[in-house]
Amino acid sequence: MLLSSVTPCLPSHTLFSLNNNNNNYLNHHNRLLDYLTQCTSFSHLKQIHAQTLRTTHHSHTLFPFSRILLSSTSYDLHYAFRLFHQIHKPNSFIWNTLIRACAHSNAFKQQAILTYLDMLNDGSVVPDKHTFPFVLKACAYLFALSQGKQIHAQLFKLGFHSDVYVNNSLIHFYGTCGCLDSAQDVYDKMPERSVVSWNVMIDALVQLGEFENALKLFVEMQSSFEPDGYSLQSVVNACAGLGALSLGMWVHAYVLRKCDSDLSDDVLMNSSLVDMYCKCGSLDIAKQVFERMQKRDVTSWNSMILGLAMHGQAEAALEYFTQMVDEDLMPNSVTFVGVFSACNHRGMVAEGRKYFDAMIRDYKIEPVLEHYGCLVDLLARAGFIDEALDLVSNMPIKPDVVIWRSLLDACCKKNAGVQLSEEVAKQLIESEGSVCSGVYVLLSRVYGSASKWNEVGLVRKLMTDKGVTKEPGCSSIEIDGVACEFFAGDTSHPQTKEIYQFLDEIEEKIESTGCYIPDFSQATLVDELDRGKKNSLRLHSERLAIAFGLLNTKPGVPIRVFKNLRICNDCHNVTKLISSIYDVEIIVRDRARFHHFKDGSCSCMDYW
DNA sequence: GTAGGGTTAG
Repeated sequence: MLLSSVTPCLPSHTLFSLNNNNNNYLNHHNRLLDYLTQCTSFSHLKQIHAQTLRTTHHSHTLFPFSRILLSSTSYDLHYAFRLFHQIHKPNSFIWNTLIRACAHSNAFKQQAILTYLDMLNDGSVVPDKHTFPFVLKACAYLFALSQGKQIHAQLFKLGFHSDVYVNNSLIHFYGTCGCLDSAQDVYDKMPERSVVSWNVMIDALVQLGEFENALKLFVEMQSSFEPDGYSLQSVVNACAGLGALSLGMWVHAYVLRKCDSDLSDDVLMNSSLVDMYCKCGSLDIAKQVFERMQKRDVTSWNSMILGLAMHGQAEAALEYFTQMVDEDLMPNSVTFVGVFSACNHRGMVAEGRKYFDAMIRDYKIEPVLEHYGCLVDLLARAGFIDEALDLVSNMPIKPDVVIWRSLLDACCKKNAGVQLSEEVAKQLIESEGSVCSGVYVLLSRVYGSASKWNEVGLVRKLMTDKGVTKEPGCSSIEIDGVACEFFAGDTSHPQTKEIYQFLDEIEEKIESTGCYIPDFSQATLVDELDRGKKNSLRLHSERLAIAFGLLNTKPGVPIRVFKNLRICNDCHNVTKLISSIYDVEIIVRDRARFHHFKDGSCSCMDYW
């Protein structure tokens, strides 16, 4: 078939009647480039390929086929590989092109590394400075740490360890694989850095939860480079992790001020901002940013749905889900994590089951560990512990620590009995890579609530013998843009005296309401049992942070507290009362979700 | 023709 009969936009004369005249040859090259630029479909490309085969002289094959190979990688990598194998002595550009295409494709990532190895074994070309960024990208996304390390050694031997692009890729690779030290080492030893070097290092810190160090590096960066969209987005993510609302708002303002860029319309940036505002407790601003977005993709919706779920607004989260589907956006795996999380925080068991079935049946999404995790937690915490256990034993994925801990937590909360709790605890200990205090704390609570004090003692001894210490409770609060951290029983703050005096005042007022009965059921510190119980509860870190907040905040301004652990029953009761006595809104982000305390009640409706 | 980006259970 003549090309012109299916692609009228192209001239009807023969495309590539190449001969040995050099000028002609160049003209044909340019014409081929033109056609490839206009090529809009795979079938069109195949026609150009067929035509090239018919008209190309053997001595000039490399150029046209490498260009066609380059174009074909965006359609069909199998086809690209077939073309590749027909090319005699491909040069490094062609190898790199193929490796890059594999690294960018979901299904061929492993092939990127294999192709790189083929390139080494082939022996007729040497990897160049372009090869490494591509193959390291594939290693990063495959978490192929040992292969990446070998590649690092090879590039070192070949003398590419001073190349800024190669080093940036190495930092990204090590960061993605969780090797912060190696990433830092590469970064430190770089002879020169670009803005990307700073960005990838900052992002590695953010990815690994080193938010404060990420922010420090961001500040440092500004003496050498002006931050770009990538830097700002990493900072927004760090703010989300830290709950640093003021800084997050500052970055948002900076983004809006940067008129020379399209950053304020950028889907990725706006989705991060939505996520940041949700995680910093400002759901209203998150919604505003979301509503004003010119373009939204699945991730934007996911950020909003997850944010609403985190704040306990299950109905709204499910409405957003419906709206998203109505707008013909296909939900993905993460969307359903948000949906289940929403159901979970409201105890909506029937809906959770319904959406789980719909996800598999209607949306053809295979459940992953996170989905099972949500569902197990939803069922167990709502009291369907047997059903949750059934699900765990029948699911096709090996349950992890989080799932067993959810179950043990539910056993504990629902008084599921010592025997069952012990069984779950055993599974938890077996699945745990490192020794963690959570299981012992929960077990001691199980024994405590069954008045098995000998066992409580045994658990405590076990903790001492194994050197297990409980993660200390820590709450932070931001006043005038400055974050203050409080540990349980902290006396290090300059305002300590005032804080403790104020705690006495709060306690008197709370007791005078007659509504307060101390709740020791979750006295999480085993050593709290040794101390005056009431005293230890009131020294929980969130109480100190709230007292500090009340002392230093103008009336009417909400108090925002971030806690590393889950809020205990007693602190929850007390905070409700404080919100009513002092007529203040208190927003607490604990390890799992937000609690908005106002007028004596909490947005979680006491289900958490 | 080169590098880097967002959302994932409790």
